[in-house]
Amino acid sequence: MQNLRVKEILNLPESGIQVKVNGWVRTKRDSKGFSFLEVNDGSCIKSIQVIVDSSVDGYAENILKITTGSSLTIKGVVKDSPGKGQKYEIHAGNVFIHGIAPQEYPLQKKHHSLEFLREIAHLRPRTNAIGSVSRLRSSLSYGVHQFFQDRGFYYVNTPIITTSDCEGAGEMFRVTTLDLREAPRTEKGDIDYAKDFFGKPASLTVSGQLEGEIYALSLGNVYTFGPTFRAENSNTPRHLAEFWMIEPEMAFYHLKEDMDLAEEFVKFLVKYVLDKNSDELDFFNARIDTTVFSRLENIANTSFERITYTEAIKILEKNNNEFEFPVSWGVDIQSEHEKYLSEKVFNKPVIVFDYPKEIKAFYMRLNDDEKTVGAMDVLVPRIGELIGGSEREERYEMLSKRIRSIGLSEEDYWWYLDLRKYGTVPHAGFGLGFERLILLVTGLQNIRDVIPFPRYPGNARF
RNA sequence: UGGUCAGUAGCUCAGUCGGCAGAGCAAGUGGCUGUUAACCACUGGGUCGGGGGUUCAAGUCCCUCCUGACCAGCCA
Repeated sequence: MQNLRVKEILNLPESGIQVKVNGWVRTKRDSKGFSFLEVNDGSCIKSIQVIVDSSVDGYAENILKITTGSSLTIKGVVKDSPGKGQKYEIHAGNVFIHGIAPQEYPLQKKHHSLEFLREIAHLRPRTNAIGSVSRLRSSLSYGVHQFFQDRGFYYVNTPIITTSDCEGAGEMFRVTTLDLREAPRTEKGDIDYAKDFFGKPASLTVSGQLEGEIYALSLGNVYTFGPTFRAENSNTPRHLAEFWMIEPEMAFYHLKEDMDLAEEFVKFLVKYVLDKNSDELDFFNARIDTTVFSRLENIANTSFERITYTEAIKILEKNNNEFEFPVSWGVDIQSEHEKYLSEKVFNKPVIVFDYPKEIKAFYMRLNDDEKTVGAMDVLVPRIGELIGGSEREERYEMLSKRIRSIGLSEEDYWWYLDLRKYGTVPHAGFGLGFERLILLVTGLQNIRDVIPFPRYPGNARF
C-alpha cells in the first residue's frame, strides 16, 4: 500500500488503488451510517474527502468523536467521487487517530481574520490562506536561486553579525554578551566594548551589500539571500524588524544593466509563480484580491517604465494639488508619490533613477552632473518600493571624499576603500525585499502575514 | 514615534436616545442513507479590553492606561 500525499492522490491518473494518507481534519459531516471527513495534509491547498462507513472498526467509539483539527492516518481505496468539486475520494478501510483536537481548538471551519491568525502563529499554517503563502514562499525561494544560478551567479553567505558600525541603512540591533547591569566601563565612563565578545561594538546586519561587493569583485556576479534586521520603530504593513532580502552584486555592471537585471528578475519570479503555483494564486485571486492575476500578467508582459528622478518630479509637480506633501526637486519621493507614479500615471512598475546625491547613500556613484547619483528604485503598484539599488562609486578619490564629507571615518571603511585601491572595476547591485515581493504576488495587505514568524516593535512571539 | 479608527460569547459581528446581554458560526446532546462553509431540533457559553469617574441606572457618556488595525515617517 502506497503512502501518498493528498497532492499525489489528486494527480493519480486513475482511481482504484489502495493508499495510506496522513493529515489533519478540516471538517467532518456525519450522516446516518457513515461520515465524511475532509482531510488536508499541507501538500497542497486542496483536501481529500474520506468516506468512513459505520462498518469500519471503532466507528461508534472513535470515528464519531473525531473533531476539526484531529490528526489521522487513513488506509483506504481511491474511488471516483460522485460528489461535486472533487475528482477522487477515499473509502476508508481503517482510520487511526493520532490525536483528537479538543473543543477549544481555535481554527473553525469558517473564515478567520488575518489579525486573529497572527495571535496563533503556531496553528495558522494549517489554514488555506497561510498554508498557501507558505507554499508560495518556498516556491519563490527556489525561483530566486534558479534565476541566479541559471545566469552564473554565485550564492554568497554574508555575515549576520557585523561590526561595520555605519552601513547607512537604519538603526541596528546591538549584539553583546556584556551584562547590561554591570557593563565594564572605560576611564571616561563609556561602556568598554573592548571587553565585549567581539572586542568592539557588534550588531545584526542591515544589509549584506558591502560584503557582497567583496565577492562580486572576486567572483564576478554574486547574490545574497538571507535575513536582514532593522531596529526602526516602524509600524506599517510594509516593514518588519527581521526580513529576508535578496541582494545581487555584479562586477562590470553599470546602472543601465543593473536596471535591466532588476526588471528581468521581477518578471522571472512573477512568471515563475504563475507557472508553478496556480492553485495558490487561484485561492488568492478568489478570496484575497480579485486583481491578482491581472496584475501579475501585466507585470510579466509589459516593459517597466524608466524615468529619471528629475522627470518624476516634473510629473509630480504638475499634480501637486493632489498631494498632502507637495514635491520639488531635491525632496525625497514619498509613498503617496510612489503610488501615484506606479498606479495613476503609468499603471505598471516604474524605475526611477538618478536621484539627488543628498538623499541617497554615500556609496552610490556620482554622476557627471555632480548633483545626482546612479541610484534606482523599482516602484510597483500597491506596494511602493520593491527594489532599491545603485551603481557603486568605484573611484577611490571620489569615494574617500564622499565618506569624509558626510562625517564618516575612512578608517572604518578601510577594506571597502581597498576594493577601489586594488584593481577597481565598475559594479552595481540592488536589494529586493522578499516579503514585499510576496505581498505583490498574493495580494495580501500586511507583511506580517507573509513571513512565518513576524518580528516588529513589541512583538517577537513564537 | 505622530495622527485616525477600533476592542461585546471560542470566532465574525449587531446592540437605536443611557433602561433585562443578542445573532450567525463553533462547542455539547439528539435526528437525518452522498454531504462538501451539510441540514433540522434542543442545550451550555459573557470581567462588554483594564482602572477610575458622572448617573437612580453605563456595553452606551467623561478621564486614563493597555492592545490591535489603518495612514505618515524610516526603508526593502
